[in-house]
Amino acid sequence: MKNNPHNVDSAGSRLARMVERLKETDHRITPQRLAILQVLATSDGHPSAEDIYRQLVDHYPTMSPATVYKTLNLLKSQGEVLELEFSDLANRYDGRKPYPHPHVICTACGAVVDPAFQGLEEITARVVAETGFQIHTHRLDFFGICPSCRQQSVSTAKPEKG
Amino acid sequence: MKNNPHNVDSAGSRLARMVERLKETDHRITPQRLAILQVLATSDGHPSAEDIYRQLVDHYPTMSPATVYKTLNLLKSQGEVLELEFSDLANRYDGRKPYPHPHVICTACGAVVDPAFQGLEEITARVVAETGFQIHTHRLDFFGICPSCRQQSVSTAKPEKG
DNA sequence: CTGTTGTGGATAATTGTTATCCGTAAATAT
DNA sequence: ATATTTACGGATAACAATTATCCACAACAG
Repeated sequence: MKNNPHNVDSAGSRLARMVERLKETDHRITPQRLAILQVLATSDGHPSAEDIYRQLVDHYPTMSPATVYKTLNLLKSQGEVLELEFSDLANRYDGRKPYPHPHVICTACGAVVDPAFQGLEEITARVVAETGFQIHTHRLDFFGICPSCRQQSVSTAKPEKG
Repeated sequence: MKNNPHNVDSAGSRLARMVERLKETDHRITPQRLAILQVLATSDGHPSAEDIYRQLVDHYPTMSPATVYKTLNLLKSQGEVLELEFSDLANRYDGRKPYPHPHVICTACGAVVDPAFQGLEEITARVVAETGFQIHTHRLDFFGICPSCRQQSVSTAKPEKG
């Protein structure tokens, strides 16, 4: 199990792994960093940098957005967090499954969820064969409306005249 | 053929389609707009807004980046151009295949190419069944190094000592 | 011809993120 | 312990792609 990168690790093992990785590379485990790691290891909602900051600033009054960004970039460079980039809204971060996997994104409320479906390996191989690219990573996003937002739009919609 | 949205139309028919669409919706076909449409209909390299602007400013000295953005957003709202968003670099636009399709992106030179591979329909259906989302669109990107950049990095790399 | 609307272009504003700078805390050596 | 070096955190400024604002002007309607 430990050697299967495509299983979701428990929050505890993810945290331990990230801490270990920082230690190995001679980075200090400061209170601020540890707090950010904990949020990443326990969040399944793909938080933004601002989400992380707001979640921590009450308990760590000196926490700064810059520190959150710095830590996220550090983890990113070590492959310990997956960054989902968006041009029109804040990037989201996944510290629990820091490897490429599909996402389903609600364009109404911004929720990001992981479908169980895996396996773009075969498709990736086809693309490699066809284009000659050396593929390093990929990204597969589905955009739509989540069940909760769908429910709300139904209940707030104008009646259909009947 | 005309009814198959997943075929690449000729540049001419794409241009005609976009012009027709603007007319239908009571938009004027100004020289600036027509020029932008022509670039979009003939480019297969997924240009950025700045690419389009630079390509036109010599022939249309009054062309402004703002006009390019406005026209792109107008076409986007009509579903006549596909926007590929990037958070760390400029967005790219595809006016020839304005429907979701995979892209292969070179992280060295920024080239964006379309692989022949199609068909995320089955996967999309699976995601809908599992998540309950109402899926409107999707995006599938592969990131890597294109053959040309790979060649360059080989020829400029230090010899391996042997 | 006159009033109304739509458009283009210059410019300012926006926003998430990054760079810069400096005081300070931590690690190491002495 | 003390001195020295390094990394770090936090405040602030800078950045860049895109959008909003504003106004002059062209096209169109009456």
